[in-house]
Amino acid sequence: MANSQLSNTDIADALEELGDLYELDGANVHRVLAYRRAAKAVRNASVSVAALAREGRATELPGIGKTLQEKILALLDTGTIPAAERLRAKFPPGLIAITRLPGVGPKRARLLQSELGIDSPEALREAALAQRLRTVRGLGPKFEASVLEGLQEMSTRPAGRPAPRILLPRAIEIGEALVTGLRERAGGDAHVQLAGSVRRQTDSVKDLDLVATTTRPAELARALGELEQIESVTSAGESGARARTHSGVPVDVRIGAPEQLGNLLQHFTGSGEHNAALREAAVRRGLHVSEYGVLDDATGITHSCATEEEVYEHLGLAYIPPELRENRGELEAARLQHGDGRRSARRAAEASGLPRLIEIEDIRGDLHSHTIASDGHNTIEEMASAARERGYEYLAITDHSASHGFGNDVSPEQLRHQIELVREANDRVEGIELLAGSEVNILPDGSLDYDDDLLAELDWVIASVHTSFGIGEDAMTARMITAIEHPLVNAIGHPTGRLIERRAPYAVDLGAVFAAAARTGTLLEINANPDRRDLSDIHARAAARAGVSILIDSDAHRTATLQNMRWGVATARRAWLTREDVANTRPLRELLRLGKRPHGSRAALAEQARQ
DNA sequence: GCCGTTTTCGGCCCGACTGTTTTCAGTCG
Repeated sequence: MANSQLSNTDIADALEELGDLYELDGANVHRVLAYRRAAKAVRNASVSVAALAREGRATELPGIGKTLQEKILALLDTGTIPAAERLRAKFPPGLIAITRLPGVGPKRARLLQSELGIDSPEALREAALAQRLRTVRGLGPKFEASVLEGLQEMSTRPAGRPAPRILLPRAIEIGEALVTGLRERAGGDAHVQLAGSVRRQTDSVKDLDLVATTTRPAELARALGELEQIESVTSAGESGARARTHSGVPVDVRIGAPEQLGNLLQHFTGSGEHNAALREAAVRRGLHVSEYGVLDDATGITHSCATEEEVYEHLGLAYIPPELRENRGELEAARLQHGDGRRSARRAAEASGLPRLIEIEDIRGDLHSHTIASDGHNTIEEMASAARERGYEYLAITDHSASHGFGNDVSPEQLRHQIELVREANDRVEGIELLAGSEVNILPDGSLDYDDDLLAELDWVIASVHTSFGIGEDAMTARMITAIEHPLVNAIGHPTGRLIERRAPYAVDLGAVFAAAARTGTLLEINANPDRRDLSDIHARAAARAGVSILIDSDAHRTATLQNMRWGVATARRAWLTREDVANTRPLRELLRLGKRPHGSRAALAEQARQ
C-alpha cells in the first residue's frame, strides 16, 4: 500500500522502461509495442491509474489487459516489477541510453554489447574513436562517424534528456516560412502545405512535416536545401527530403503527384497511432492504406485520392478533423452505417458520431485579461478597443490580486479604484461590455486574498493557484475544491498550473475537481497562453464529459496577446469540444445564467458566503 | 501483450532510406 500514491507518470515510465528492456531482450515487436501503447494510455489517463488498478479496473484503459494490470499492481505493492529487475541485470541503463542515438536501435545496441562489451555511451565513444566499431560485421566507418555525431549532440543536452520540443506557435512560424520559401522557389504548379503534429495543433512538436505535390519533384527537393533557414540536408530521395534548420528543427518534406494529395496529407498528418489503427481497421475490410492510395484486395486497384475526404470515404468513415487524429475514439465515432457512403462530406459528418468542433469565430468574449494595474502592458481602454476589434461582445478585466507578489499586488483600495475605472471606461467605450473582475489568488488553505465584501463588488471572479504548488495531492485537491465551492468564484484559471515542456501539472485529484466544478456551476478555464494550454486537451475533454462548462481565455497581458485565444480554441478542438461545451461562445447574460449564481444579487451571495 | 463486424487464437500498418552488403537488416517516421 506504501506506493499507492504513484502517479500516472511514474507508472507510465516504468512500463516504458520495461518495453525498452524487452526490446533489448529480443522480444516479439508486438509485445514491445503493447508496452509502449499501454504506457501512453496510462500517461494520458485523466484519472489515477493506481486507484483504478486497485479497483481492478485498469483494464478499462485501451491497451491494458490482465497481465499489465497485474504488473502495475506489483509495482504499487513492491515498488518494482519483477521482470524489470531481472532484465536490468542483463541490460544496464547505459545500454538503453545508447538506443536513443539516431541510427542505433535495440539490435545494434545488443550487438555492440555482445561483440565489444559496450554498455554505456562513454564506452561506445571510446570504441568509436579507436575505430573498433568497424570490426563488427555489418557496421562500418559511416556508422562510426554517425555514432560520434550523435554522442556529440547528446552531450550538449542535460543527462538523459530527449531532444527539446518546440511550442506550437514557434513551429508554425518556422513551418510557414519554409512553405513560403518552397512555393517561391518551386513555382509553377507546386502545392506545399504543413502537415504532421503542427496540423493537429499539438502543444509542442519535435519536427516539421511538409507535404508537396508537383510535376517536377526533383526541383522541389533541391529547393529545400537552398532555403536560407536550412542548415543541412540529411537525406534525400525520389519522394522527398529530410533536413535541419539552423535553429535545429528537423524538417521532413514529402513529395507526390497532385492526384495523391489526399493520401499524402492523410499519411503525413498522422498521428502514428491514428494511422496504425486506421490501417488495421482497413485491413479487416480488405483494404490497404498507404501514402500512395488505398489498395482494394477485391479488385487489385489502388485508388489515389486528391482529397482527404476521399481517403476516409473509401474506408467507410466520415472526414476526421486533424485535431482529433490521436486514436482516442475518433475512428469508432467516424464509422458510417451502410448507406451513408454516398452522402456529402458534411452530411456524412453529421451522420457520424464525431462532434461539430468549436471554431474561433464562435468566441464572443474573453474573461481573463490584465492591464497596467498589475503586470499587463496596456490600459483598460486599450484592451477594450483591441477586444472590440476582434469582434468580442465582452471583456473581463482581471488583474492580479492582493498577494500576487512579483511587485504586482493590487491592494483592496487599488481594486476599488480599478472597479471605478472599469465602470467609467465601460460608459465611454462603445460596442463592448467591460466586466470589473479580478484574478484572485487561491491561498494554500483554499481561501482567497480579498474579503467577500470586496469580491461581491466585482462582476467577475476567476481564481487561480500561483504559489505553493508542492503541498501534495490531498491538500491541493482540498484547496481547489474550497475555492470552487466559494459562491463568489465564477471560474478557476489555468487549473493544473502546468507549463508546456517546462513544468508538470501539480499533484491534484482532477476527478474530484471536475465533480465539484460541475456540481457548483464553476467554470474551468482552458488558458490559451501557448506556454500553458491549461486545461490540456485530455483534461478538458474529461472535464466536459463530467458536466463542467469550459471557458477559453487568452490571459492577455497586452493587446497583441488577445490573439492567443486561437491556441485555446485549438486545445478545445483537440478535446472534442463543441460550441455548446464552451461558455464564452454565448452572449454575456446567457453565460452568467449558466454559471453559479442564477438567483439573487452578489450582495446576497456575499451574505451566504459569510454564513 | 492485446484483442475481436474473419472473436478466445493468430494475427497485429506501410513504406523509405542508409550503410552495409551483393540481396538485406536495421532504423525511422
